[in-house]
Amino acid sequence: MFSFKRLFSFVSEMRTPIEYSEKQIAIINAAEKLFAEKGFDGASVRDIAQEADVNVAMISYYFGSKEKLMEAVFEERTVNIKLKVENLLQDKSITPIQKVNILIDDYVDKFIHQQQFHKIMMREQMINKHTPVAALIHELKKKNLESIRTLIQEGQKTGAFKKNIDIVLMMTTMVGTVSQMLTSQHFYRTLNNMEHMDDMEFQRHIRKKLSTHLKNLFKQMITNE
Amino acid sequence: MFSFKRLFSFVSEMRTPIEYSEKQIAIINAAEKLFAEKGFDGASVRDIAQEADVNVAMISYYFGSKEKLMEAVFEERTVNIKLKVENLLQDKSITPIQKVNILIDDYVDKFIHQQQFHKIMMREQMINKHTPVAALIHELKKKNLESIRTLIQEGQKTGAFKKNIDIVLMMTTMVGTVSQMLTSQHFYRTLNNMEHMDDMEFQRHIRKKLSTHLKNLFKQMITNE
DNA sequence: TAAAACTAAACAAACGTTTAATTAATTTAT
DNA sequence: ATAAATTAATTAAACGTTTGTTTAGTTTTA
Repeated sequence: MFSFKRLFSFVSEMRTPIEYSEKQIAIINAAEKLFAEKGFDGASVRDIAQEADVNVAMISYYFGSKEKLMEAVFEERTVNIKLKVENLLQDKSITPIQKVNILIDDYVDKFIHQQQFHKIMMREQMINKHTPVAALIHELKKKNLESIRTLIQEGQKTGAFKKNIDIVLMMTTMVGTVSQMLTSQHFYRTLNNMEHMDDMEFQRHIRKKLSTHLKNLFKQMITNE
Repeated sequence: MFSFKRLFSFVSEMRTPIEYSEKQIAIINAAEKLFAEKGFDGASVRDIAQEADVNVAMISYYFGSKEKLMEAVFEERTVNIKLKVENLLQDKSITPIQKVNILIDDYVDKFIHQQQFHKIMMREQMINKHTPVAALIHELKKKNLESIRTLIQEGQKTGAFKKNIDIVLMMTTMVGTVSQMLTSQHFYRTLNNMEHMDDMEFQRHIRKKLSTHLKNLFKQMITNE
């Protein structure tokens, strides 16, 4: 009576994606969906197993525990979540303000395309416990912030940007606005009489709305008029 | 074997506060704290009872169920949560932009002073179910929005404000920025080397920060330069 | 034929809620 | 005013479910 349990670690530097089987992926997808909908405690392992069309025991078998399954969801979904600032920074053909705009679009896109996972992240940040998942989020945010800081400093050197920019506060507005839109999108939809739209169309709409809105806000925050 | 159970209803027009006993208030306070910390499913009735220093059975006895206790928390905390726009609107001695600024301060204050409850509200909005609590939030948001819409329209009539203002998007940025600050205040604190500050001082700091920041953003969004 | 994948059943612990009994407070009757 | 009667408040224990996890066995794969 032996059982094979997949081992993985939370190494953030040069993390390599883990190759999961079809069933394992089905479990991770189901977990992501239900954790996003009902929260970690609200979603039972039996719920998840049923959603993934898999025996309950498979969750412990493959992931060890419910907690570890959550970590696997994070591991899987954060592999390529980093903003594409690295390449952006070296590009001399585009202006700093254009780079910032690209970054905004990149962030909004990532958010829209990973709504479920971002809901989970928002919930986990609220809990404020010292879990591996919390550490991962913290690290992720810190890295994103550093990248943006470099980008802003570049703009400041050329004189295109203001001197005193509160980058954390600025990011708070970006992340907050997009999160709030995600959280209250049903409210936004009914209020603007957009129930007739199909989901894809509506997603495109708020994507464009957020992008334009944030670009305007950022322009005001970082440039000298 | 009879038991007295307090009845209350979710009438939003002219809601009258319910007079709770000391123990009932203790339960509501404990519930608010633990629901905010761990979420509805994460906080058990035994946790809550212990925090309130009360027998577990008292929760069912006074409130009927855990679900109803949550409703009682909402009932209790939303009684005087409406923004003070009504009186503000009639005041002719202050300009529309001043009114908007007062409103921002009012909102930030309410948020800062009711952080636990706002965490609960954020969580409940994410769930997106058709519960009494969700209906209450929806109604609350709608009313706040209508008040602000009136205020904005007043400014537009005098020519002080722009014509095309997306009020919902504007509110999304206000609520989102403040919520995000609440969610990630620990992150903000460590990043700005403010761990040495005591909590009260830090609260004052982010209150001022948010206030100034939002006023700048709003000015840009609603005025003609 | 050995290892891995998979299953139904069982596990103990925790869950929200109810019960049955007791104590405390309030009302009614004398 | 005091005793009796009634109602409310409070408790420990038990209720039946559901929880996450493990076991022991079976099927599948290599």
